[in-house]
Amino acid sequence: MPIKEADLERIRELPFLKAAGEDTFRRLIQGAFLQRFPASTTLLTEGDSVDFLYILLGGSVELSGTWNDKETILALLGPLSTFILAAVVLDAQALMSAATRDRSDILMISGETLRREMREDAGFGFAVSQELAGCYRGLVRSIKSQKLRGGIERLANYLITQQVRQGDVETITLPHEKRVLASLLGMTPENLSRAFANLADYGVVVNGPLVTISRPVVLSRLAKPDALIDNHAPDAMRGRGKAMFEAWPNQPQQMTV
Amino acid sequence: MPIKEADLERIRELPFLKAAGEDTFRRLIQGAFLQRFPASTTLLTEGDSVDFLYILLGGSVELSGTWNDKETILALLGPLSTFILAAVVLDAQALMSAATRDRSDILMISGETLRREMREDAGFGFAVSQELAGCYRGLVRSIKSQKLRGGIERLANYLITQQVRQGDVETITLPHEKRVLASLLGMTPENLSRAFANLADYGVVVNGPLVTISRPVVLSRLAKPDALIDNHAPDAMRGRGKAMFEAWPNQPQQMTV
DNA sequence: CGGCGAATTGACGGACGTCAACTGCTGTGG
DNA sequence: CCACAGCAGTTGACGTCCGTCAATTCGCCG
Repeated sequence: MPIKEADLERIRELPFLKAAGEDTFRRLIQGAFLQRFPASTTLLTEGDSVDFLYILLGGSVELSGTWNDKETILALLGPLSTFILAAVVLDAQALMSAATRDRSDILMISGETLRREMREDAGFGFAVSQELAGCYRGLVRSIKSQKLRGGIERLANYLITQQVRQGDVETITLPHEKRVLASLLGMTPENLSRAFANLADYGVVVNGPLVTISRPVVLSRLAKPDALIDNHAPDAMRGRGKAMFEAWPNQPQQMTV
Repeated sequence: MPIKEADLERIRELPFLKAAGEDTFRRLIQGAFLQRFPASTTLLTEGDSVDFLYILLGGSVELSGTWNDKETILALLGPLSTFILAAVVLDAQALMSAATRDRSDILMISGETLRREMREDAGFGFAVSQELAGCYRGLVRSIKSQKLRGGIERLANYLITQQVRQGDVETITLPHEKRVLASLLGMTPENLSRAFANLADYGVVVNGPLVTISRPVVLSRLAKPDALIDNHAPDAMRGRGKAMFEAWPNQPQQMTV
Protein backbone atom coordinates (compact mmCIF):
# COMPACT_ATOMS: atom_id res chain seq x y z
CA MET A 1 0.00 0.00 0.00
CA PRO A 2 1.53 3.30 -1.05
CA ILE A 3 1.82 6.05 1.51
CA LYS A 4 -0.72 8.74 0.78
CA GLU A 5 -0.05 12.44 1.17
CA ALA A 6 -2.68 12.66 3.90
CA ASP A 7 -0.95 9.89 5.83
CA LEU A 8 2.38 11.62 5.47
CA GLU A 9 1.01 14.68 7.16
CA ARG A 10 -0.43 12.67 10.02
CA ILE A 11 2.81 10.78 10.45
CA ARG A 12 4.78 13.99 10.43
CA GLU A 13 2.81 15.08 13.47
CA LEU A 14 3.91 12.15 15.60
CA PRO A 15 5.86 13.74 18.43
CA PHE A 16 8.97 11.71 17.85
CA LEU A 17 8.96 12.42 14.10
CA LYS A 18 8.09 16.06 14.47
CA ALA A 19 11.49 16.62 15.98
CA ALA A 20 13.23 15.04 13.00
CA GLY A 21 14.79 17.27 10.38
CA GLU A 22 13.24 17.38 6.93
CA ASP A 23 15.98 15.24 5.42
CA THR A 24 15.85 12.75 8.27
CA PHE A 25 12.11 12.44 7.87
CA ARG A 26 12.40 11.84 4.15
CA ARG A 27 14.98 9.12 4.58
CA LEU A 28 12.93 7.42 7.27
CA ILE A 29 9.88 7.36 5.05
CA GLN A 30 11.85 6.31 2.01
CA GLY A 31 12.12 2.65 2.94
CA ALA A 32 8.90 2.49 4.94
CA PHE A 33 5.79 0.42 4.26
CA LEU A 34 2.23 1.33 5.04
CA GLN A 35 0.25 -1.85 5.35
CA ARG A 36 -3.33 -2.73 6.20
CA PHE A 37 -3.74 -5.85 8.33
CA PRO A 38 -6.96 -7.74 9.06
CA ALA A 39 -8.11 -8.30 12.63
CA SER A 40 -6.34 -10.93 14.74
CA THR A 41 -3.15 -10.95 12.70
CA THR A 42 0.10 -11.83 14.35
CA LEU A 43 2.61 -9.12 13.54
CA LEU A 44 5.45 -10.43 15.62
CA THR A 45 6.09 -13.30 17.99
CA GLU A 46 8.26 -12.91 21.09
CA GLY A 47 11.75 -14.08 20.34
CA ASP A 48 11.63 -12.87 16.74
CA SER A 49 14.35 -10.55 15.66
CA VAL A 50 12.91 -7.15 14.87
CA ASP A 51 13.56 -5.46 11.55
CA PHE A 52 11.00 -2.68 11.67
CA LEU A 53 9.61 -0.08 13.96
CA TYR A 54 5.82 -0.29 13.91
CA ILE A 55 3.55 2.73 14.07
CA LEU A 56 -0.16 2.15 14.47
CA LEU A 57 -2.11 4.68 12.39
CA GLY A 58 -5.55 3.11 12.66
CA GLY A 59 -7.15 0.13 14.39
CA SER A 60 -5.81 -1.49 17.55
CA VAL A 61 -2.97 -3.73 18.57
CA GLU A 62 -2.35 -5.97 21.54
CA LEU A 63 1.06 -6.67 23.06
CA SER A 64 1.36 -9.92 24.97
CA GLY A 65 3.85 -12.19 26.63
CA THR A 66 3.82 -15.91 27.31
CA TRP A 67 5.45 -18.40 29.59
CA ASN A 68 4.73 -22.03 30.22
CA ASP A 69 1.59 -22.09 28.08
CA LYS A 70 0.17 -19.10 29.88
CA GLU A 71 -0.37 -15.77 28.19
CA THR A 72 -0.84 -12.26 29.50
CA ILE A 73 -1.67 -9.02 27.76
CA LEU A 74 0.88 -6.33 28.53
CA ALA A 75 -0.67 -3.41 26.71
CA LEU A 76 -3.47 -2.42 24.34
CA LEU A 77 -2.60 0.21 21.79
CA GLY A 78 -4.75 2.67 19.88
CA PRO A 79 -3.93 4.89 16.91
CA LEU A 80 -0.70 6.84 16.83
CA SER A 81 1.18 4.46 19.06
CA THR A 82 4.64 3.21 18.25
CA PHE A 83 5.64 -0.23 19.43
CA ILE A 84 8.69 -2.46 19.87
CA LEU A 85 10.83 0.64 19.72
CA ALA A 86 13.18 -0.63 22.42
CA ALA A 87 13.98 -3.84 20.56
CA VAL A 88 14.64 -1.83 17.39
CA VAL A 89 16.98 0.60 19.12
CA LEU A 90 19.01 -2.29 20.53
CA ASP A 91 18.61 -4.45 17.44
CA ALA A 92 17.51 -7.23 19.77
CA GLN A 93 14.86 -9.93 19.75
CA ALA A 94 11.32 -8.97 20.70
CA LEU A 95 10.28 -9.63 24.30
CA MET A 96 6.57 -9.41 23.51
CA SER A 97 4.29 -10.61 20.77
CA ALA A 98 2.20 -8.13 18.81
CA ALA A 99 -1.12 -8.82 17.12
CA THR A 100 -3.86 -6.70 15.62
CA ARG A 101 -7.19 -6.75 17.38
CA ASP A 102 -9.18 -4.86 14.74
CA ARG A 103 -8.29 -4.21 11.14
CA SER A 104 -5.31 -1.92 11.41
CA ASP A 105 -3.18 0.41 9.33
CA ILE A 106 0.42 0.14 10.33
CA LEU A 107 3.45 2.04 9.17
CA MET A 108 6.66 0.07 9.25
CA ILE A 109 9.98 1.91 9.32
CA SER A 110 13.24 0.11 8.71
CA GLY A 111 15.05 -0.47 11.98
CA GLU A 112 18.42 -0.06 10.40
CA THR A 113 17.44 3.26 8.89
CA LEU A 114 16.00 4.36 12.21
CA ARG A 115 19.21 3.61 14.06
CA ARG A 116 21.30 5.29 11.36
CA GLU A 117 19.21 8.44 11.43
CA MET A 118 19.29 8.56 15.22
CA ARG A 119 23.07 8.68 15.04
CA GLU A 120 22.95 11.53 12.53
CA ASP A 121 20.12 13.74 13.72
CA ALA A 122 20.49 14.61 17.39
CA GLY A 123 17.07 16.24 17.57
CA PHE A 124 15.51 13.08 16.27
CA GLY A 125 17.57 10.92 18.60
CA PHE A 126 16.43 13.00 21.55
CA ALA A 127 12.81 12.64 20.54
CA VAL A 128 13.22 8.86 20.36
CA SER A 129 14.72 8.97 23.85
CA GLN A 130 11.69 10.84 25.06
CA GLU A 131 9.38 8.32 23.48
CA LEU A 132 11.29 5.48 25.10
CA ALA A 133 11.31 7.25 28.43
CA GLY A 134 7.52 7.59 28.23
CA CYS A 135 7.17 3.88 27.51
CA TYR A 136 9.47 3.06 30.40
CA ARG A 137 7.43 5.13 32.79
CA GLY A 138 4.26 3.43 31.61
CA LEU A 139 5.76 0.11 32.61
CA VAL A 140 6.85 1.42 36.00
CA ARG A 141 3.24 2.38 36.63
CA SER A 142 2.11 -1.08 35.54
CA ILE A 143 4.47 -2.87 37.88
CA LYS A 144 3.52 -0.71 40.82
CA SER A 145 -0.14 -1.38 40.13
CA GLN A 146 0.51 -5.07 39.79
CA LYS A 147 2.60 -5.47 42.91
CA LEU A 148 0.91 -3.02 45.25
CA ARG A 149 -2.78 -3.40 44.50
CA GLY A 150 -5.24 -6.26 44.63
CA GLY A 151 -7.44 -7.22 41.72
CA ILE A 152 -10.46 -5.21 42.79
CA GLU A 153 -8.35 -2.14 43.34
CA ARG A 154 -6.76 -2.47 39.93
CA LEU A 155 -10.17 -2.72 38.33
CA ALA A 156 -11.53 0.25 40.26
CA ASN A 157 -8.63 2.39 39.15
CA TYR A 158 -8.97 1.19 35.59
CA LEU A 159 -12.59 2.31 35.59
CA ILE A 160 -11.68 5.71 36.97
CA THR A 161 -8.95 6.14 34.36
CA GLN A 162 -11.40 5.25 31.62
CA GLN A 163 -13.89 7.69 33.03
CA VAL A 164 -11.37 10.52 32.87
CA ARG A 165 -10.33 9.61 29.35
CA GLN A 166 -13.88 9.37 28.13
CA GLY A 167 -14.62 12.87 29.33
CA ASP A 168 -15.92 12.36 32.86
CA VAL A 169 -19.15 10.75 31.73
CA GLU A 170 -21.20 8.84 34.29
CA THR A 171 -21.47 5.79 32.05
CA ILE A 172 -18.33 4.58 30.38
CA THR A 173 -17.94 2.05 27.57
CA LEU A 174 -15.42 -0.72 28.04
CA PRO A 175 -13.20 -0.51 24.97
CA HIS A 176 -12.40 -4.23 24.96
CA GLU A 177 -13.89 -7.61 25.69
CA LYS A 178 -13.94 -8.43 29.37
CA ARG A 179 -11.63 -11.39 29.01
CA VAL A 180 -9.10 -9.06 27.37
CA LEU A 181 -9.49 -6.57 30.18
CA ALA A 182 -9.04 -9.40 32.68
CA SER A 183 -5.74 -10.41 31.14
CA LEU A 184 -4.57 -6.80 31.03
CA LEU A 185 -5.41 -6.39 34.71
CA GLY A 186 -3.68 -9.64 35.58
CA MET A 187 -6.63 -11.81 36.51
CA THR A 188 -8.92 -14.47 35.10
CA PRO A 189 -12.22 -13.64 33.40
CA GLU A 190 -14.07 -15.35 36.25
CA ASN A 191 -12.36 -13.19 38.82
CA LEU A 192 -12.99 -10.05 36.82
CA SER A 193 -16.65 -10.94 36.88
CA ARG A 194 -16.56 -11.30 40.64
CA ALA A 195 -14.58 -8.09 40.99
CA PHE A 196 -17.33 -6.25 39.09
CA ALA A 197 -19.91 -7.87 41.36
CA ASN A 198 -18.01 -6.65 44.41
CA LEU A 199 -17.92 -3.12 43.03
CA ALA A 200 -21.73 -3.06 43.04
CA ASP A 201 -21.44 -2.05 46.71
CA TYR A 202 -19.52 1.00 45.54
CA GLY A 203 -22.08 2.14 43.02
CA VAL A 204 -20.74 0.40 39.93
CA VAL A 205 -23.46 -0.97 37.65
CA VAL A 206 -22.47 -3.20 34.76
CA ASN A 207 -24.58 -3.66 31.68
CA GLY A 208 -22.66 -5.50 28.99
CA PRO A 209 -19.87 -3.18 27.88
CA LEU A 210 -21.54 -0.22 29.62
CA VAL A 211 -20.41 0.57 33.13
CA THR A 212 -22.15 3.22 35.19
CA ILE A 213 -20.30 4.82 38.05
CA SER A 214 -23.12 6.17 40.16
CA ARG A 215 -21.09 7.13 43.24
CA PRO A 216 -17.71 8.31 41.98
CA VAL A 217 -16.59 9.55 45.38
CA VAL A 218 -17.26 6.21 47.04
CA LEU A 219 -15.51 4.33 44.27
CA SER A 220 -12.57 6.69 44.46
CA ARG A 221 -12.25 6.14 48.19
CA LEU A 222 -11.79 2.47 47.46
CA ALA A 223 -9.53 2.91 44.45
CA LYS A 224 -7.23 5.56 45.92
CA PRO A 225 -6.01 6.66 42.50
CA ASP A 226 -2.47 7.95 42.53
CA ALA A 227 -0.75 10.30 40.12
CA LEU A 228 2.37 8.15 40.33
CA ILE A 229 0.57 5.00 39.18
CA ASP A 230 -2.49 5.92 37.19
CA ASN A 231 -1.88 7.28 33.78
CA HIS A 232 -4.72 9.75 33.55
CA ALA A 233 -2.49 11.96 31.44
CA PRO A 234 0.19 9.73 29.96
CA ASP A 235 3.77 10.88 29.56
CA ALA A 236 3.53 10.02 25.90
CA MET A 237 1.13 12.92 25.55
CA ARG A 238 3.72 15.46 26.55
CA GLY A 239 4.33 18.00 23.86
CA ARG A 240 1.09 17.66 22.01
CA GLY A 241 -1.95 19.79 22.55
CA LYS A 242 -4.73 18.79 24.84
CA ALA A 243 -7.00 18.01 21.95
CA MET A 244 -6.62 14.29 22.32
CA PHE A 245 -7.92 14.33 25.84
CA GLU A 246 -11.08 16.24 25.17
CA ALA A 247 -13.00 13.62 23.26
CA TRP A 248 -13.22 9.89 23.25
CA PRO A 249 -12.79 8.64 19.71
CA ASN A 250 -9.28 9.93 19.19
CA GLN A 251 -7.93 9.21 22.57
CA PRO A 252 -5.78 6.20 23.23
CA GLN A 253 -2.05 5.81 22.84
CA GLN A 254 -1.16 3.35 25.47
CA MET A 255 -3.67 1.58 27.64
CA THR A 256 -1.60 -0.09 30.22
CA VAL A 257 -2.95 -1.12 33.57
CA MET B 1 33.83 15.53 46.96
CA PRO B 2 36.00 16.37 43.97
CA ILE B 3 36.06 13.97 41.06
CA LYS B 4 39.34 12.10 40.99
CA GLU B 5 41.21 11.27 37.82
CA ALA B 6 40.76 7.57 38.48
CA ASP B 7 37.01 8.08 38.77
CA LEU B 8 36.94 10.01 35.54
CA GLU B 9 38.46 7.10 33.70
CA ARG B 10 35.95 4.68 35.15
CA ILE B 11 33.09 7.00 34.32
CA ARG B 12 34.34 7.42 30.80
CA GLU B 13 33.96 3.68 30.31
CA LEU B 14 30.25 3.67 31.04
CA PRO B 15 28.65 2.50 27.80
CA PHE B 16 26.41 5.49 27.46
CA LEU B 17 29.24 7.95 28.13
CA LYS B 18 31.75 6.13 25.99
CA ALA B 19 29.71 7.13 22.97
CA ALA B 20 29.84 10.80 23.91
CA GLY B 21 32.28 13.07 22.14
CA GLU B 22 35.20 14.50 24.11
CA ASP B 23 33.60 17.93 24.36
CA THR B 24 30.25 16.47 25.32
CA PHE B 25 31.88 14.43 28.05
CA ARG B 26 33.72 17.42 29.45
CA ARG B 27 30.57 19.52 29.58
CA LEU B 28 28.63 16.72 31.28
CA ILE B 29 31.30 16.34 33.93
CA GLN B 30 31.70 20.08 34.35
CA GLY B 31 28.63 20.57 36.51
CA ALA B 32 28.62 17.11 38.05
CA PHE B 33 29.01 16.09 41.69
CA LEU B 34 30.59 12.99 43.04
CA GLN B 35 29.16 12.35 46.46
CA ARG B 36 29.55 9.65 49.10
CA PHE B 37 26.36 8.73 50.92
CA PRO B 38 26.05 6.63 54.07
CA ALA B 39 23.89 3.50 54.11
CA SER B 40 20.10 3.86 54.20
CA THR B 41 20.04 7.38 52.84
CA THR B 42 17.05 8.57 50.87
CA LEU B 43 18.28 10.05 47.62
CA LEU B 44 14.91 10.76 46.11
CA THR B 45 11.27 10.28 47.02
CA GLU B 46 8.67 9.39 44.42
CA GLY B 47 6.90 12.50 43.25
CA ASP B 48 10.01 14.65 43.60
CA SER B 49 11.06 16.56 40.56
CA VAL B 50 14.37 15.28 39.29
CA ASP B 51 17.30 17.58 38.72
CA PHE B 52 20.11 15.07 38.30
CA LEU B 53 20.94 11.85 36.62
CA TYR B 54 22.41 9.46 39.20
CA ILE B 55 25.22 7.07 38.43
CA LEU B 56 26.16 4.53 41.07
CA LEU B 57 29.93 4.03 41.13
CA GLY B 58 30.19 2.03 44.34
CA GLY B 59 27.84 0.60 46.93
CA SER B 60 24.23 -0.36 46.27
CA VAL B 61 20.92 1.38 45.76
CA GLU B 62 17.33 0.29 46.05
CA LEU B 63 14.49 1.63 43.92
CA SER B 64 11.03 1.33 45.45
CA GLY B 65 7.46 2.40 44.97
CA THR B 66 4.62 2.89 47.43
CA TRP B 67 0.87 3.00 47.44
CA ASN B 68 -1.58 3.05 50.29
CA ASP B 69 1.06 2.55 52.97
CA LYS B 70 2.47 -0.47 51.20
CA GLU B 71 5.93 -0.50 49.69
CA THR B 72 7.59 -2.68 47.10
CA ILE B 73 11.15 -2.85 45.87
CA LEU B 74 11.32 -2.45 42.11
CA ALA B 75 15.04 -2.97 41.58
CA LEU B 76 18.34 -3.37 43.37
CA LEU B 77 21.31 -1.73 41.73
CA GLY B 78 25.01 -2.43 41.94
CA PRO B 79 27.99 -0.39 40.77
CA LEU B 80 27.94 1.21 37.35
CA SER B 81 24.19 1.51 37.16
CA THR B 82 22.43 4.67 36.12
CA PHE B 83 19.04 5.43 37.57
CA ILE B 84 16.02 7.70 37.07
CA LEU B 85 17.24 8.37 33.56
CA ALA B 86 13.71 8.33 32.14
CA ALA B 87 12.49 11.04 34.48
CA VAL B 88 15.53 13.17 33.63
CA VAL B 89 15.02 12.80 29.88
CA LEU B 90 11.39 13.90 30.21
CA ASP B 91 12.11 16.41 32.98
CA ALA B 92 9.29 14.80 34.92
CA GLN B 93 8.66 13.83 38.52
CA ALA B 94 10.18 10.59 39.78
CA LEU B 95 7.90 7.55 39.81
CA MET B 96 10.10 5.64 42.23
CA SER B 97 12.03 6.42 45.39
CA ALA B 98 15.75 5.76 45.54
CA ALA B 99 17.77 4.99 48.66
CA THR B 100 21.24 3.71 49.35
CA ARG B 101 21.53 0.31 50.98
CA ASP B 102 25.25 0.38 51.69
CA ARG B 103 27.59 3.32 51.77
CA SER B 104 27.62 4.46 48.16
CA ASP B 105 29.56 6.67 45.79
CA ILE B 106 27.24 8.39 43.41
CA LEU B 107 27.93 10.66 40.50
CA MET B 108 25.25 13.25 39.86
CA ILE B 109 25.00 14.86 36.43
CA SER B 110 22.85 17.90 35.83
CA GLY B 111 19.66 16.88 34.06
CA GLU B 112 19.49 20.11 32.15
CA THR B 113 23.02 19.64 30.88
CA LEU B 114 22.25 16.05 29.96
CA ARG B 115 19.26 17.05 27.88
CA ARG B 116 21.16 19.86 26.23
CA GLU B 117 24.05 17.61 25.27
CA MET B 118 21.68 14.94 23.97
CA ARG B 119 20.29 17.47 21.55
CA GLU B 120 23.77 18.41 20.37
CA ASP B 121 25.65 15.14 20.22
CA ALA B 122 23.74 12.52 18.23
CA GLY B 123 26.12 9.73 19.18
CA PHE B 124 25.55 10.49 22.83
CA GLY B 125 21.79 10.75 22.34
CA PHE B 126 21.76 7.38 20.67
CA ALA B 127 23.70 5.83 23.53
CA VAL B 128 21.19 7.25 26.01
CA SER B 129 18.41 5.72 23.92
CA GLN B 130 20.15 2.37 24.13
CA GLU B 131 20.48 2.69 27.87
CA LEU B 132 16.79 3.55 28.17
CA ALA B 133 15.82 0.71 25.88
CA GLY B 134 17.78 -1.69 28.07
CA CYS B 135 15.97 -0.41 31.17
CA TYR B 136 12.65 -0.74 29.40
CA ARG B 137 13.34 -4.31 28.48
CA GLY B 138 14.31 -5.07 32.05
CA LEU B 139 10.89 -3.93 33.17
CA VAL B 140 9.14 -5.97 30.50
CA ARG B 141 10.88 -9.02 31.89
CA SER B 142 9.79 -8.05 35.39
CA ILE B 143 6.16 -7.70 34.45
CA LYS B 144 6.11 -10.98 32.62
CA SER B 145 7.66 -12.69 35.61
CA GLN B 146 5.19 -11.04 37.93
CA LYS B 147 2.07 -11.79 35.93
CA LEU B 148 2.90 -15.20 34.54
CA ARG B 149 4.70 -16.97 37.37
CA GLY B 150 3.80 -17.90 40.92
CA GLY B 151 5.95 -17.00 43.89
CA ILE B 152 7.85 -20.30 44.03
CA GLU B 153 8.61 -20.12 40.34
CA ARG B 154 9.87 -16.57 40.64
CA LEU B 155 12.15 -17.59 43.47
CA ALA B 156 13.44 -20.65 41.62
CA ASN B 157 14.31 -18.53 38.61
CA TYR B 158 15.91 -15.91 40.78
CA LEU B 159 18.17 -18.56 42.28
CA ILE B 160 19.14 -19.85 38.84
CA THR B 161 19.90 -16.34 37.64
CA GLN B 162 22.08 -15.75 40.67
CA GLN B 163 23.85 -19.03 40.08
CA VAL B 164 24.72 -18.03 36.53
CA ARG B 165 25.91 -14.60 37.60
CA GLN B 166 28.02 -15.99 40.41
CA GLY B 167 29.87 -18.24 38.00
CA ASP B 168 27.84 -21.47 38.08
CA VAL B 169 28.87 -22.33 41.60
CA GLU B 170 26.88 -24.97 43.48
CA THR B 171 26.42 -22.74 46.52
CA ILE B 172 25.36 -19.19 45.91
CA THR B 173 25.32 -16.27 48.33
CA LEU B 174 22.16 -14.24 48.55
CA PRO B 175 23.30 -10.67 47.96
CA HIS B 176 20.55 -9.14 50.09
CA GLU B 177 18.53 -9.72 53.23
CA LYS B 178 15.69 -12.15 52.70
CA ARG B 179 13.01 -9.60 53.46
CA VAL B 180 14.48 -7.40 50.71
CA LEU B 181 14.50 -10.32 48.32
CA ALA B 182 10.89 -11.05 49.25
CA SER B 183 9.81 -7.55 48.36
CA LEU B 184 11.73 -7.66 45.10
CA LEU B 185 10.03 -10.93 44.20
CA GLY B 186 6.64 -9.57 45.15
CA MET B 187 5.89 -11.56 48.27
CA THR B 188 5.99 -11.35 52.03
CA PRO B 189 9.00 -12.52 54.06
CA GLU B 190 6.88 -15.30 55.55
CA ASN B 191 5.94 -16.59 52.14
CA LEU B 192 9.51 -16.41 50.92
CA SER B 193 10.46 -18.58 53.86
CA ARG B 194 7.83 -21.13 52.87
CA ALA B 195 8.85 -20.94 49.25
CA PHE B 196 12.39 -21.84 50.27
CA ALA B 197 11.01 -24.71 52.33
CA ASN B 198 9.08 -25.98 49.31
CA LEU B 199 12.20 -25.88 47.18
CA ALA B 200 13.85 -28.38 49.52
CA ASP B 201 12.07 -31.06 47.48
CA TYR B 202 13.98 -29.78 44.48
CA GLY B 203 17.40 -29.97 46.06
CA VAL B 204 17.64 -26.44 47.42
CA VAL B 205 19.33 -26.24 50.82
CA VAL B 206 19.29 -22.95 52.68
CA ASN B 207 21.81 -21.98 55.30
CA GLY B 208 21.51 -18.35 56.24
CA PRO B 209 22.52 -16.38 53.17
CA LEU B 210 24.08 -19.49 51.59
CA VAL B 211 21.89 -21.43 49.20
CA THR B 212 23.06 -24.73 47.78
CA ILE B 213 21.52 -26.01 44.58
CA SER B 214 22.28 -29.69 44.75
CA ARG B 215 20.11 -30.84 41.84
CA PRO B 216 20.21 -28.03 39.23
CA VAL B 217 18.41 -30.07 36.60
CA VAL B 218 15.48 -30.79 38.88
CA LEU B 219 15.25 -27.16 39.96
CA SER B 220 15.43 -26.04 36.38
CA ARG B 221 12.58 -28.31 35.39
CA LEU B 222 10.44 -26.53 37.96
CA ALA B 223 11.69 -23.05 37.16
CA LYS B 224 11.52 -23.28 33.38
CA PRO B 225 13.88 -20.35 32.88
CA ASP B 226 13.19 -18.40 29.72
CA ALA B 227 15.52 -16.21 27.71
CA LEU B 228 12.66 -13.75 27.21
CA ILE B 229 12.09 -13.27 30.93
CA ASP B 230 15.25 -14.07 32.83
CA ASN B 231 18.04 -11.61 32.56
CA HIS B 232 21.00 -13.97 32.67
CA ALA B 233 22.83 -11.60 30.36
CA PRO B 234 21.19 -8.21 30.70
CA ASP B 235 20.68 -5.88 27.76
CA ALA B 236 22.49 -3.22 29.67
CA MET B 237 25.65 -5.28 29.31
CA ARG B 238 25.67 -5.00 25.57
CA GLY B 239 28.81 -3.44 24.27
CA ARG B 240 31.07 -4.13 27.21
CA GLY B 241 33.41 -7.02 27.55
CA LYS B 242 32.46 -10.18 29.28
CA ALA B 243 34.68 -9.34 32.20
CA MET B 244 31.85 -8.39 34.50
CA PHE B 245 30.21 -11.76 34.14
CA GLU B 246 33.18 -13.86 35.00
CA ALA B 247 33.41 -13.14 38.69
CA TRP B 248 31.04 -12.26 41.43
CA PRO B 249 32.32 -9.13 43.15
CA ASN B 250 32.07 -6.84 40.20
CA GLN B 251 28.96 -8.14 38.67
CA PRO B 252 25.71 -6.37 39.05
CA GLN B 253 24.13 -3.59 37.09
CA GLN B 254 20.47 -4.19 37.48
CA MET B 255 18.98 -6.91 39.60
CA THR B 256 15.40 -6.93 38.70
CA VAL B 257 13.17 -9.93 39.20
C1' DC C 1 -33.07 -23.08 14.24
C1' DG C 2 -28.62 -24.53 15.86
C1' DG C 3 -24.00 -23.65 17.33
C1' DC C 4 -20.35 -21.09 19.00
C1' DG C 5 -18.09 -18.06 22.11
C1' DA C 6 -18.46 -14.54 25.85
C1' DA C 7 -19.99 -13.92 30.31
C1' DT C 8 -21.64 -15.30 34.65
C1' DT C 9 -22.20 -18.24 38.76
C1' DG C 10 -21.19 -21.89 42.09
C1' DA C 11 -18.15 -25.21 44.27
C1' DC C 12 -13.72 -26.34 45.48
C1' DG C 13 -8.73 -26.20 46.39
C1' DG C 14 -4.45 -23.97 46.56
C1' DA C 15 -1.72 -19.83 46.96
C1' DC C 16 -0.92 -15.97 49.54
C1' DG C 17 -1.32 -12.35 53.33
C1' DT C 18 -1.86 -11.53 58.28
C1' DC C 19 -1.20 -12.24 63.06
C1' DA C 20 1.25 -14.25 66.67
C1' DA C 21 4.77 -16.80 68.94
C1' DC C 22 9.32 -18.44 69.04
C1' DT C 23 14.38 -18.83 67.76
C1' DG C 24 18.88 -17.11 67.06
C1' DC C 25 22.06 -13.54 66.29
C1' DT C 26 24.12 -9.03 67.34
C1' DG C 27 25.22 -5.00 69.45
C1' DT C 28 24.70 -2.23 73.64
C1' DG C 29 25.16 -1.07 78.28
C1' DG C 30 25.40 -2.18 83.04
C1' DC D 1 31.40 -10.62 81.08
C1' DC D 2 26.77 -11.12 80.99
C1' DA D 3 21.87 -9.42 80.55
C1' DC D 4 18.90 -7.64 77.59
C1' DA D 5 16.84 -5.26 73.71
C1' DG D 6 16.08 -5.39 68.93
C1' DC D 7 15.78 -7.30 64.58
C1' DA D 8 15.87 -11.04 60.96
C1' DG D 9 14.08 -15.27 60.14
C1' DT D 10 11.08 -19.13 60.77
C1' DT D 11 6.87 -21.66 61.90
C1' DG D 12 1.97 -22.36 62.82
C1' DA D 13 -2.91 -21.05 62.51
C1' DC D 14 -6.26 -18.82 60.13
C1' DG D 15 -8.78 -16.22 56.69
C1' DT D 16 -9.02 -14.26 52.21
C1' DC D 17 -7.91 -13.87 47.50
C1' DC D 18 -7.52 -16.13 43.39
C1' DG D 19 -7.33 -19.91 39.86
C1' DT D 20 -9.63 -24.07 38.11
C1' DC D 21 -13.43 -26.86 36.69
C1' DA D 22 -18.12 -27.27 35.53
C1' DA D 23 -22.71 -25.81 34.38
C1' DT D 24 -25.67 -22.32 32.68
C1' DT D 25 -27.31 -18.25 30.21
C1' DC D 26 -27.12 -14.99 26.66
C1' DG D 27 -26.31 -12.90 22.27
C1' DC D 28 -24.54 -13.27 17.65
C1' DC D 29 -23.95 -15.34 13.27
C1' DG D 30 -24.21 -18.89 10.15
